[in-house]
Amino acid sequence: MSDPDAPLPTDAELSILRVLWREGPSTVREVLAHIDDAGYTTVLKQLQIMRDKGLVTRDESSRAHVYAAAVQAASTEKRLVDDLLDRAFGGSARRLVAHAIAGDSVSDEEIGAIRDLLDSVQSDDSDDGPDDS
Amino acid sequence: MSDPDAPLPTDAELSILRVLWREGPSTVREVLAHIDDAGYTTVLKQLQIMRDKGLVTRDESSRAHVYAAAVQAASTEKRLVDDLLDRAFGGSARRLVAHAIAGDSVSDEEIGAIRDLLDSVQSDDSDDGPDDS
DNA sequence: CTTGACATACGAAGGCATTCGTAGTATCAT
DNA sequence: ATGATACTACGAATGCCTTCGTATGTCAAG
Repeated sequence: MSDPDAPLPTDAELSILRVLWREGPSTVREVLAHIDDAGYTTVLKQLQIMRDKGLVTRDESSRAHVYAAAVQAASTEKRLVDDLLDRAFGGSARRLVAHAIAGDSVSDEEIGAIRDLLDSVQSDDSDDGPDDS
Repeated sequence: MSDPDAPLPTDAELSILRVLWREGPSTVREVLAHIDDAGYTTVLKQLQIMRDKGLVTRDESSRAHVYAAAVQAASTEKRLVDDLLDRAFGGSARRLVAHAIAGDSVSDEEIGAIRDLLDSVQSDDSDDGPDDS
């Protein structure tokens, strides 16, 4: 249920993955349209590298190959958070969360939503978070 | 009150900064004692580079120079979290926190502490978090 | 068939992070 | 004084990330 082997995406790779997660399988040109300040062959090369790494797959049936994310957004995001958790906070989720919610840009609405998350985590673990606005 | 100019620390740099934050001003050898799998000159070189970047300062009055963090733990951690927030979550603190607390290793005690943090952020902003166990 | 548009493949360059060897220098005990 | 010890400075190698230029291939229209 996770993505065992593929490495953590780098910066540029994550930008591309986020496009694929949001837009679904896409050609190089389609990905390019959602990335700022990048040349065509740059995105192409990145996707080729990402394919080697197992981060994306591609469908070659059309002339313009169609790339799709080979790793799930949720598990990848989780690993990125865990990585930072280890590197900067010694594994203390509380200290990381403290910084995440300390920002000026966190609305009371968000705070409320996070509170709901805490409820669902602490009590039971039936299914995932309430929703995803 | 923040650390304007110094860049975000890299991986190895963060490891060293965390030692300095925890142990206070230290010599190369003292830092080395808290780092796993690193040679003496490696740590030395890192500290020299970090000095060039403005991440640490050093006191040369003793033969063994004493290095001290030049950036605050809190603001650096905040910037690291904000960086991940931007790169992976489009700025949504809720989505980041969801992953941070979803871990199996987050105790109910931690959950409670995070809930307290939410209270202090949402309602008043008199002074900082309750404590730091 | 030729041409133009568009696609992929590949190599290479530049930059940064990380590591470590070597050389030079100061300190101290004998 | 001298040799051992500990420290700093510096250069260089390695590897990864990112970018882009160039070569090559394919397809459709004239």
